[in-house]
Amino acid sequence: MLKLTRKVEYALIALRHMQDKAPELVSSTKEIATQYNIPLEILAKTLQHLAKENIIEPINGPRGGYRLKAHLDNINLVEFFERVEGPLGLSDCFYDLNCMQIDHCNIRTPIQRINANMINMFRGMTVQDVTS
Amino acid sequence: MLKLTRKVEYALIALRHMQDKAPELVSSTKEIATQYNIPLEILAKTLQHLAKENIIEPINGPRGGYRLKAHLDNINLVEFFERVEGPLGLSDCFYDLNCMQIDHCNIRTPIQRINANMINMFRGMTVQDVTS
DNA sequence: ATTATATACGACAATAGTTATCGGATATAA
DNA sequence: TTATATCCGATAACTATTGTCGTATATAAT
Repeated sequence: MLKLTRKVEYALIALRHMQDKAPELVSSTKEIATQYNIPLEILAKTLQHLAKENIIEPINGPRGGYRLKAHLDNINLVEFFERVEGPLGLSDCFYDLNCMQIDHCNIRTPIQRINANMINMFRGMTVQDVTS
Repeated sequence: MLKLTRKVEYALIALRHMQDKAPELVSSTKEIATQYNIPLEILAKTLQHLAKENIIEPINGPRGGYRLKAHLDNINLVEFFERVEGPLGLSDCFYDLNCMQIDHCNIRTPIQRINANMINMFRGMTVQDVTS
């Protein structure tokens, strides 16, 4: 409960790794996977995803890899989590109207309040806060 | 990602239900399960758990059920989540030292910082805040 | 006492979301 | 031309969550 996914963790690890280098240098999937003991294929997918989101830039071919494209201090954690994992919410009932309790639920409003608190907290931090 | 479990949701729904009644009245599992469309057996287990945690008091036999025992405004959400679901944390790496990245991880400290923020936020709310 | 209704609880099954693997394609520097 | 890298769909394995079943125990009402 209330966990980050590995995909998010791997993404953050990779971003921090890139941030630790001079901006023009590239980091390959293999390099990162090896250094941090992350399954290669999973990390590959994660980085492809970040590239599609224009957060990193892919360089094809030998000696290729990725380097940062976006400014990490412009991306707050809510935005980041949603770009990597989709909609955020303590409960699915905010975007899934199929909830069985929908007509009866007595905690919908208070859960939304807690949810708002959580979202606000994450919105107050940027990816940069995690990668530095 | 970052979801509450149904167990926690069911527990909160049940507690709010009990709170809406006069304190001496009992609520049976069946009554609550029916009213909120919750699977009976799951709710039963959840309520047994809350009873073991001394949050509610069981009344056996026909016309039995449960009623509130603890003061809900004395239980903050971190304590509640942990009593219902166990240790809380954005990542398992805080209490599981088997993490493969343990020796290499470059985001351990920042994740702990975010985690502390989240915990503090939940500690600032009580169960009562959700059930009223 | 008997019966009906309630909680108590272990063992197990199903489901869903997450995590990981496989196979093959495309791009490009050397 | 070759080696090394990204790209990407399909699918398999794993894990945690969610739900079911069977049976035991307690007790109020009759």
